[in-house]
Amino acid sequence: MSSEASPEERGYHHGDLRRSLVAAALQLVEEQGLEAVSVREVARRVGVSPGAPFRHFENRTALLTAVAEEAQDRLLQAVEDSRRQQASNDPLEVFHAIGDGFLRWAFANPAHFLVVSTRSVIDYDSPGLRERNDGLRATMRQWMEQAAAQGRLKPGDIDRYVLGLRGLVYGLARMHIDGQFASWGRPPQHALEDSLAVLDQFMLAIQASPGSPASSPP
Amino acid sequence: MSSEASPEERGYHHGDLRRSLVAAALQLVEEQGLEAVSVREVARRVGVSPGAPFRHFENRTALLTAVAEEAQDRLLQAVEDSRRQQASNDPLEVFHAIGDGFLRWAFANPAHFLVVSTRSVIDYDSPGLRERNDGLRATMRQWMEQAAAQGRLKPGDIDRYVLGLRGLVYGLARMHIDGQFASWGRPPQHALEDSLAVLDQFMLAIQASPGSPASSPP
DNA sequence: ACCTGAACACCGTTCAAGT
DNA sequence: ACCTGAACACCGTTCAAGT
Repeated sequence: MSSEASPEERGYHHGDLRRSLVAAALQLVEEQGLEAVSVREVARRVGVSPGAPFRHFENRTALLTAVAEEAQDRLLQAVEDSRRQQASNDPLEVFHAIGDGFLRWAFANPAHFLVVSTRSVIDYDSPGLRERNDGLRATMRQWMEQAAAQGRLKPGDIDRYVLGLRGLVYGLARMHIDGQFASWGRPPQHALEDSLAVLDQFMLAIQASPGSPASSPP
Repeated sequence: MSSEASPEERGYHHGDLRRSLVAAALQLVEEQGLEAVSVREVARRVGVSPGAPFRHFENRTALLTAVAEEAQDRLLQAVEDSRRQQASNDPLEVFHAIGDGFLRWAFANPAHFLVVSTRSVIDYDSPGLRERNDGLRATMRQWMEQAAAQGRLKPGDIDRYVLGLRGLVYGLARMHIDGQFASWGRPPQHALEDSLAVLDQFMLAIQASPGSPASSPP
């Protein structure tokens, strides 16, 4: 089966315009950035009339939300891969691998990261996005709890550590796509490297120094 | 002098259309959000023709950049005020006050924070914005250096602590305006409170535990 | 059941012409 | 010197009409 042609020589259009639209939008984001994604341009790329997409998406936001769900899946996949590659079972090292994967993906796919992290353009309340987010959050909390149970953390609220590290990697990634590394002394090419080092240092900072009281001694 | 009328009964328009446009845009952002700011709508509010703003701003981006500079001034003012209110000279407490002021302003002025932190809509390379940013960064580094000099920090790179804390507050503020606190267990009304607590906990985490080796012992 | 194509009310931006 | 107002090429979205 050719991936282009379809039933009936494509009478009107092939079977799955919806999927084609999302794919085209995803590619357009990647090639030209978020601003370049107009419903009309996506329709043009797929070869349908300007009104056709509205048979599948209520509005531009709904289309971009579908794009964001796809991008979010890729992000989660990258995080998952990074976690898997971390051979150790040390909860803090696993947690670190998650942050590491997040940063690397965000820096490697700035346009897609922009889509998943920009309200105003997507519907954050979509159940799809919500679920995906909740999953990652639960995973992070789990490993952090385990670290605490092993007495590895400085005293402090676990949720605050999780939220803080989430905010940290999110903030570094956003600073990058928002072009805010330029004024940060080091050249932007080192932004990923710097961000990884920052994550590292903060993961170290929250750990109990040997011999000091920990969050939850065994 | 009335603040509305002007020279010659306002022949075409008053003396400073440029300033009026920025003021109107700033208010529009506040009232209706960033998406609502179109050049035409701003012109309408000020009572001039659609083309008039282009005599003062090259394009929409230039107008929004001027808005961002104004908003950034307010942010820096808030940070400055917060720092001043911190009576103590303890460098870490001063640094904390800076982060605190940043968070409070961002949460109280989400639309304005969005403008100063959204590339794609403003020109980040504008000298105005760059200078303002550099100033804050230099201040933060200074206080952190002082903390290190007093042996108050855990061993680690100073710039990484500064960048990390910047990324942290930036990330928390962005998570808020991006609507990402909703899925975080606690209700969004507590987002500021939670963020302040997180900052607090991380400021504690980077401090040398008494009796442990510090970054730069006295 | 799904798509077309014209239509409407918006944009950003340009530029002659007015004062 | 500064603004108007018409114009152009775009949008998002709707909806009758086509197949």
